[in-house]
Amino acid sequence: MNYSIGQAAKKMGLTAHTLRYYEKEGLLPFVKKTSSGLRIFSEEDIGWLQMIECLKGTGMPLKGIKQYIDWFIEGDSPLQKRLDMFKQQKIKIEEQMRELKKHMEKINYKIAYYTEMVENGSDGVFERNKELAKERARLFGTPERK
Amino acid sequence: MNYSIGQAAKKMGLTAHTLRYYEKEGLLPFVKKTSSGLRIFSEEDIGWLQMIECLKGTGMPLKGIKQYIDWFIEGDSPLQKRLDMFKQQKIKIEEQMRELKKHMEKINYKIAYYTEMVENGSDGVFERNKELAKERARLFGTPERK
DNA sequence: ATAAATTTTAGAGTTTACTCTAAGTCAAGA
DNA sequence: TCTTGACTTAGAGTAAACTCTAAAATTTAT
Repeated sequence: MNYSIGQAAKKMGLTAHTLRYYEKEGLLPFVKKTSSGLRIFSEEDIGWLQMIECLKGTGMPLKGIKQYIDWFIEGDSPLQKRLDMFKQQKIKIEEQMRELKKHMEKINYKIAYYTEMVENGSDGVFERNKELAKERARLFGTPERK
Repeated sequence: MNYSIGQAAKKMGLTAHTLRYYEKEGLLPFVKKTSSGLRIFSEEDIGWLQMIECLKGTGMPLKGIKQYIDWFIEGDSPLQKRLDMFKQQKIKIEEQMRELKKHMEKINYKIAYYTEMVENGSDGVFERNKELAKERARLFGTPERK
């Protein structure tokens, strides 16, 4: 199945502008055109876009994604490079997951803290809730009150 | 313990430029200055910076972080707002984690695919590895070969 | 006391990833 | 055929988050 730029954009949740921009940046080297110049997005092109979204979603900048695509175009020889890139990316995602978990802990502490505050008034939270105080110490290292 | 801007920057893994920029954007309203104008970062300011880094790390733009800080400055009344913001942020983090996991699956597939390719040559991977083919179908929906 | 390092300010410049405009071309329905 | 909507291009504009510059002041080390 083929798509016009508008249809492809809708399918991917992007704008047509963005797709043209990606093409200009060399991220969509396989998109064909009609004799009159209209872009035709094939199912395969949609696959590329999904890959792009995946790498983008893990924080890879467009230049890095282009690198991957360029390696792909170069043919079979830099196979190892592509594999290495994905392995690298995997490590980055694992790092991100650890980061997110750490952040989540802090957010959870804040939620517990503010919930306590909203329920019991804003004073003496740490006097009344030793658990929260301990959690705070663990997360932030220093106590909030002298 | 107090820190100069350079020490604070080093401690946080940011540049002094960035700290001044944050201050200009209203993200560091509690940083004091000496009579001659040098900034003094207190332990509490470091705590704010850690909070900023935490929210930044979960994708909140600086303006959103400023909003939180402004609510804080306003005093106790918008307590519920702050709580709601953290709950919102928690939902966002959970979303991000799901996204990351989905991306991770795709990356893992690519790693399996390229590993197979590097080990066995680049042809007929799907003929030889039905498991990989099934995984691909699950992740991407469409087969790579007609 | 003096040299070197750090900090100050205002403001300009950069990068990334879009986002939009204008003027024109193309395609599909009434 | 006419009109409406989608598409084309080159290029300008935008927003976020830095990042850097320059000249002056301050602090620290010798």
